[in-house]
Amino acid sequence: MAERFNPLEADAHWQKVWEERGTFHASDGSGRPFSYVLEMFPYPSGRIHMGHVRNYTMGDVLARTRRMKGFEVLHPMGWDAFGMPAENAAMEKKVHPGDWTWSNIDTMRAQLKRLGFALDWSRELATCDPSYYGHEQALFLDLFEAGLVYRKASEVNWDPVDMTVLANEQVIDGRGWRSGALVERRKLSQWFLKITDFAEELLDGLAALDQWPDKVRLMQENWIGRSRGLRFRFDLESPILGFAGFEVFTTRPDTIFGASFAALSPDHPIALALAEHDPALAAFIAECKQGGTNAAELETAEKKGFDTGLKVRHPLDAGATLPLYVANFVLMDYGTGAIMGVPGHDQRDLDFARKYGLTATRVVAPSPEEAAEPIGDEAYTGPGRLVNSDFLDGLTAEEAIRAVIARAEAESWGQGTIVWRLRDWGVSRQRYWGTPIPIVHCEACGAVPVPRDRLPVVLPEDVSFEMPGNPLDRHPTWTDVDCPGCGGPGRRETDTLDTFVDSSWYFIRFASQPKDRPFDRAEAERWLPVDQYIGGVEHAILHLLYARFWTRALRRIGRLDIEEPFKGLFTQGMVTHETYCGPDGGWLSPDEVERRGGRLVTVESGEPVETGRTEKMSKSKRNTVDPEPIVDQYGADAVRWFMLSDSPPDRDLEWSEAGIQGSWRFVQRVWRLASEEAERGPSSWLGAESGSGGDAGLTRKLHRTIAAVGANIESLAFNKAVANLYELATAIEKAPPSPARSEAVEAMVRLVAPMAPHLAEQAWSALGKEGLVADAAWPEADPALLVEDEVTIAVQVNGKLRDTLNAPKGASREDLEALALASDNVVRILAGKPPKKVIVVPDRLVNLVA
RNA sequence: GCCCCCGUGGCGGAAUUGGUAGACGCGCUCGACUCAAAAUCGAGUUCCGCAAGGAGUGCCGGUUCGACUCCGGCCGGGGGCACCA
Repeated sequence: MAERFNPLEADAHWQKVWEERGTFHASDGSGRPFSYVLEMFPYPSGRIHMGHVRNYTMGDVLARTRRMKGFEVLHPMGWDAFGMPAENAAMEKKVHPGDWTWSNIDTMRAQLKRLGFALDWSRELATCDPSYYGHEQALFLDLFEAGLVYRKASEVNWDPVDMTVLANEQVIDGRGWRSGALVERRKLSQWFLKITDFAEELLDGLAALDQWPDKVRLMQENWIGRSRGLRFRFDLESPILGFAGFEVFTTRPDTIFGASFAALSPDHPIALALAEHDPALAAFIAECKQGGTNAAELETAEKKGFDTGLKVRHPLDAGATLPLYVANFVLMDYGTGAIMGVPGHDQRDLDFARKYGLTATRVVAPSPEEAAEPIGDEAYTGPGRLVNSDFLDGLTAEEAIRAVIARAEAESWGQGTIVWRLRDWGVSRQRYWGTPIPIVHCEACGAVPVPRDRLPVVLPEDVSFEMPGNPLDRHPTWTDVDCPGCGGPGRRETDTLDTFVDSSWYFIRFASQPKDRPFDRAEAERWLPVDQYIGGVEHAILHLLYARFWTRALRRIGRLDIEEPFKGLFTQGMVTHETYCGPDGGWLSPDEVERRGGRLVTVESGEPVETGRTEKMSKSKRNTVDPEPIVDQYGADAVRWFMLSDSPPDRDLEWSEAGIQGSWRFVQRVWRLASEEAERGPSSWLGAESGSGGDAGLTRKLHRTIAAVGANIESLAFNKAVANLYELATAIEKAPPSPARSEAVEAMVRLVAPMAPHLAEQAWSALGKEGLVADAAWPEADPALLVEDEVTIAVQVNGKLRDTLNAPKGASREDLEALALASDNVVRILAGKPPKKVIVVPDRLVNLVA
């Protein structure tokens, strides 16, 4: 009787073998085709969680499968190691952020190794290591010298709790993405990367990313936000304070004859200038700045305006003038910070007009009958033809847009333009634990790059976190340096880079890591782009957009000829778990709860527990399950198998004890098949069967499984590949010993190897196979065996299934029709009447229309 | 408010181009082995019905010989954006 599979021994043994042999080291010179498989690298927060296990298992299955299929696979791992949790730990636990981070990395590295991932650890990197961020500083200077970096005093999102600036992307509903504190607006000098220079190519490039989820492409498209329209000039009736007029932007130039006012943003230069001479306006502007920026307040925020008393000239209606307001709903950082108000066809403008008694003229009508219909409580934004609009009357809205733009350009008071929603990327962070920006400020020379030979600019070790704010700001021995330009007194930039910069190029460094420069161009270009990138959908916009930008920026400055960093992208779902609410109303963790007599109770007191929603595992809901003890109990393979089973990989996976036990059973089942086969040996079937394989049915099943598993893994449908393997296992178990059965067991071990690699190695070795299954070739499906020679034909009457029958594959329509008509059920239902019509789909079905 | 996605057994989910709905797993039921349990193995498991048969992929309608699949309209759930002119 075969022994059970012992994962603890097998895991440790095979992990050691792989490591000693360097099995998963990627080599540049093998001559095999390259494949780069990458999962988003983790932030070293302390311990690996189930989400990591799921993410890295998926990548691992793909990497291992591709290796077996003959690819040279690059599958690296590293650490996104800068960031605020390290500083928070420093403040709370009085440890240095570096010590905290490196010790977390050690823990998590060991946990990842325990799962047996086929990673090339020789390329491991951590972004907090000067040997990484020094090269990042060099790349930053490259971009700086190419004019893609600039500094400007700008109003920023200031997080008063974390005492730092946040990117627009890091402000969620008006609150800091990390602290949750209400964000304030402050003016600071900030470093920016010119991502807007790339808006068009980043948008257009999405079309070619056909191996990305549509959802992510759409999200990026909306984020970049291209709007076509007309930018045109309103002249003031009489110039004031040196201003003769201003520009506005509209996507609806067709409605220009419906304009009944113009409005400036409270931050508009004209508004600010006027306010200096008008205390009432100044007060209004101050009031506008007060309002909260969170979603709920904006939703209900009243449209408010201040009438400047000034008038602007309508560019197409000689003699007509419009009142000029300052309005709270006009944004300074979109378009030109000024608008034309068309109440008839824009809801905000209509709300505003109703409040201030401005006219709302209809200039677009869905039908001629509705041309005279007045505008009610709702602005009309649908399609139609122009009315009340002079030379535009009768044109469709589309035609009118073109006509107005053409006229504006001909008369040079405006021009057709594209406006983007995307803003430049503010990368300054007033934090210690990040990449220092390699700039020295000098009274005489301004902002001077640190010379390349003095990189990296290393973070000082001796810092204190006793006070809030940036410790670098109060570290004179670090900040006070000579200006690299003139030698005079200088001061280091104390801002550090947004950690999204660190993750914008790590995939390049993985592919090529020379000591003296960020990467070797030729080597990096051999591996890139990443063939398959896998990670959470929460990075659908920020990280992925920044990495795309960074790659294109490197291309523009001639450093790397890669357009897109990630050819294939997959966003995996979360790992969820039930939540438990205890008798005192607090959340309970899964190990504080047990089932007694069909009821959930607390382990401690036996009091009843309520089951809450199934949600993403999180510390706050206390519904996390630590992978480590599970791996110790069931072994790496059962955990990996469970991560792949049942749920489609892009959907959420609910962790359950029953699920992991099911996986454990399958691991044992495969082991039983393999070890029994090994014990029996080839002699067992000799003479039992004659003929080549001895079991044609099983051989067919095997080859269909080989094809299906391969295809399903390639398309990342792991749950389907798992189902294929269950079916194969059942088929093998039911088959009597034969050469075909032996062959099927051996092939199944190889098919299982990417998912349950330790089990597969153990089985491979037990079967007496040479070498490692990790190095074995992926089984090949024989195309001849994929086609059935007999098929099941469905027999329908009026589209309802009435019978099934077997027929040879490729049977003629006439034969199938005759077979169907001979069916007892059909004879009974037709009751002697011939069918009116017969539809035959060869090899599939016969439908008789009675 | 705008944009997008998804609704299939008790549960997770399968189902080329429209062609036998419910593969596979979990759970459950019955049985075998066992003094017993665990483990394992076998049979069954969409619903109604003893059965014959009927119904069935969120709801209503349409196209079709035939619809989970295509079209229109609702209802429900989830995600993204946030006064973007």
